[in-house]
Formats: sequence, structure tokens, C-alpha cells
Amino acid sequence: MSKTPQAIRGTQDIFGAEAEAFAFVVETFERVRKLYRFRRIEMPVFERTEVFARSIGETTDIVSKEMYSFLDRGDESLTLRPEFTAGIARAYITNGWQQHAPLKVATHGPLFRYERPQKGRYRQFHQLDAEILGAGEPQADVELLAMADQLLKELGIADGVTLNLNTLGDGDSREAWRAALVEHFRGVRGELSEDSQERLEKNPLRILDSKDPRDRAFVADAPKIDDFLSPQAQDFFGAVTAGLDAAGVAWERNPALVRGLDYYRHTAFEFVTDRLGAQGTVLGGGRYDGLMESLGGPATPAVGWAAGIERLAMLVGERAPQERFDVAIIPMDDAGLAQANSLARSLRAEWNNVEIYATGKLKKRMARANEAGALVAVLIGEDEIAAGEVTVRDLHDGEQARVAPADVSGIVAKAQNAQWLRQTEHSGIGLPDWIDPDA
RNA sequence: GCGAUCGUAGCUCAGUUGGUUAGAGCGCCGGUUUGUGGUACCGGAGGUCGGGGGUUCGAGACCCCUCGAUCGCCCCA
Repeated sequence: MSKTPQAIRGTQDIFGAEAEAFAFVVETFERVRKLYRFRRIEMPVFERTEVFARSIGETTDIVSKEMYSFLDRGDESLTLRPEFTAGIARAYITNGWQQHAPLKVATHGPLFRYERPQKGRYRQFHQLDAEILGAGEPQADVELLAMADQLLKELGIADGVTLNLNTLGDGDSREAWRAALVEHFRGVRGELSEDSQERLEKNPLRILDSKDPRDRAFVADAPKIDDFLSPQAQDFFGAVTAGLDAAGVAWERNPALVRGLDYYRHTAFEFVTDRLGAQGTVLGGGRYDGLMESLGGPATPAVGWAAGIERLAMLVGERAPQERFDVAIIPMDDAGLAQANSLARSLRAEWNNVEIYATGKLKKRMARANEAGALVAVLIGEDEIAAGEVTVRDLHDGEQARVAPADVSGIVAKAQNAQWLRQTEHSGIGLPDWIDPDA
């Protein structure tokens, strides 16, 4: 006997309630995305390494340490996508999607990052993604955020999640602010945490969201982006916030919210919760007007966001609606299989959820049907076959009758109504008085 | 890359300062009920104690290594 290979570290086999929550997140996203008329796109899972390396910038250790890269048989360096945006930007340029600008697109699927797994963090994980390409006006930011906001509400997890909003200004504002920050922190360099001293060289903006208490005082009186914003950048941010207010999207200003990569401009945002430990960001994004150029394309303004499906699913928890289960067909032995298949076919054609239980003892079959939450069980035994009938049992009240197969769907419809009434009553919503619960 | 905690039945866990045949609950299978679920009672199967090495008369417990998991740091596109 050989040993069973283990799953790769940081990958997950999702089943049961978690899988239901996962599917609920994706289905809700698909529904909401259509409301806002974002078009569905499908993207390759891997690209030439340079697609990600050039867009992210060679400097960071993201490229060297955090990507799944490998050489293919032609000695070409390929990389499993660690994000959607770079690949979408590449597609926009190579396929001439400029002709569709402004283009609203959405997709979802697996991404890969070579990281240490922890809560809500995996090496293969899944994201929802939405982008508006070729749109430089603040209204694009507003619509993108309005969609994100509605998505979280539709998922039922908006409580306890807040939208943190900031602006990084245009290119000049951003550079001026950055220079001022470096000067400010250089002055107190020795008193910063070791990590932040290193950030000062590599990525000074990141000092602003340091978790180390030693950095906090210096972060508090650090130069603010607002003092460096050009009038145009100020207007842009003002238009975004005014638009959000008009659209009924609640937001909080967070001047410490930054993006490490240089191609980000203007709006940066994160929907944050305190319910997921160290991984509190549930959905994040921003405007990346500088990205297309770094990939060799024409200057193209764009905004987008991504959200981790696993994290959303964790917040959704048990809230995902249970799958309906209408009919369990139970032949008492193999002699009833033909009748079972035939009845299943006609019931499913009417969109009833049907499962046939054809293994184990009768008792076992009934128990499994009950456990699975079937509304009614249809029993097919020797007597039924001889009479050309079936036995229909309501698994909620135990009522049972012998009927012709053609009459089953009517009984199922009744059971569905009764179920609906029970749920309505349970949820505390009063019935309109023209409904007679006993009908 | 760094740190902490953990790894005993399918699942959740117990296992006293190392001491004979390793336990419970749930689940699973069977029976009380030869064609009927949800309750109850009775019985049964199931474990190389993550893996390797060491200390000891004796290791699930102690030591080392290794693999894995969880949480955090770094990073976060």
C-alpha cells in the first residue's frame, strides 16, 4: 500500500456549509454585477511573468518571493496569476478593447500567491473582481464603489463592515507627499520600529499603517496628503465623496490608507471588518491610472476592486440559504427502479428537486431522505407496482396516501406551500388576510 | 523568511508526576420494528496515538529531527 499524497500547503478542499457559502457569494456577485451592467470576462490563469513583474515593479520582493513562477518547456518564465488586474490590463491592450471604452468588466476565479497560510489567507484562493477601464472621471469610482456596497448588503454582511476611503492624489501630489513623508520619518529614524526603518528605504508610505506602537506617535503628526493635493486632485476626490453621499454609500476618511505600488493614483479604498483577525480587509481597490503604461500600452485611466471569496464566505457563515429539496423517491427494492427513474424525470421536468434513494434497507433510505430535509417521500414497492400507483408520504406531518404517479406533483406543490407558510410564520412576517393557511 | 500553540477513532476531544489489553460523546453499521424517517433502549465495527530517531525495565506522555495544521509577524498586488 502506497501513501496517499497530501494536498498542497495552502490549498483547500471545500465542502458542505462552506461550499454553500462560497457558491452563495459567487451567485450574489453575478447577480449584482449584472445590475450595474458589468460584462463578464474570462481570463487565463497564467501569463508571462513579465505581465506581473512589470506592473508590480521589479523592486518589491513580491516578485521575487511571493509569486508562483516556473519555466515552461520553451524556457519561458510563466506565472500563475497572483491578481486579476495585470492580466486584464494586458488583455485590454493586446485585444484592442480601447474600442469599448469605457469598459466595465467583472470576473472571478482562483489566484495564487506563495505565502504562509493563516486565517483567511491561502496559497490558492479565490477572488471576485470588477474593473472600469478607460474611464478617468470620478463617476466611475462612484459606480464601482456603489456596486461593492450593494454586494456586501446583498450578502447580508454590511453590518460591522466600513468603507475606508482615501486619495493618493495625482502623480505630482503623490510624489510631493511621499518626499515630505520620507523627510519627516528620516528625522526620527532611530525611534522607529526596526520594520519601519526598513520601510523608510523600500516603501515609506507603508509606515503609515504600521501596527507597531512605537511608530504611532510619529504617524500621527506625519504630513497629510491633503496638504499636497493639487486643486485638480482635490476636485476629483470631492466629486467622488459627493457622488458616494448621493448614492447612499457610507464611508469614512482614512488618511493612513495607502497603496504600495507606484501606479496607483487618486482614490484608494478598503471595506474593513474587525471580525476576521489580522486579515480585516474584505474588499479593496483603487484607481490605477499608471498601470497600462508600465505594460507598454497607451496611458489609460482605470479603477477596480477585488474581494476574497473565502473571507466573504466566512462572514456569510450559515446565512447562505439552504438548498430546497422537494422529493425523495424510494424504490423498496430494485424492482421499483424503472418507476423511480420515470417519475424522477417528470418531476424534474417541472423543476422539482428530486433524489432517488436506491441503496440500503428501506429504513435507511427513509432516514437519509428525512435527514436530507426532503419535503415528501415517494415509496415504490411490490404492491404499488402491481396497482400502478405510488405511496406519497409527507415527511413533515407524516400523512401518507396511495396515488397515481401523475398526481404526485400536485401533492408536492401542496407540501411546498405548507413549507412556505411555516417559514413565513417562523420569520414573524404576518400573512396577508386573503391567505387561508388551511387551504 | 520569523515566532507561538497544536497533531490520540470518520468528527470533537479525554488520557492524572512515564506503568499492563488506549477511553468518551457524536457519526457509522446491526437489532428491538420481515414494506416506512424524526424519539428511546441494546449491541457492533473502527486507532501502526502524524512520521523517524533517542532516553528508559517500560513512552500516547520526556528529548531531538521531520511533516502537517492553526494563529500572529513580515508582506499584502
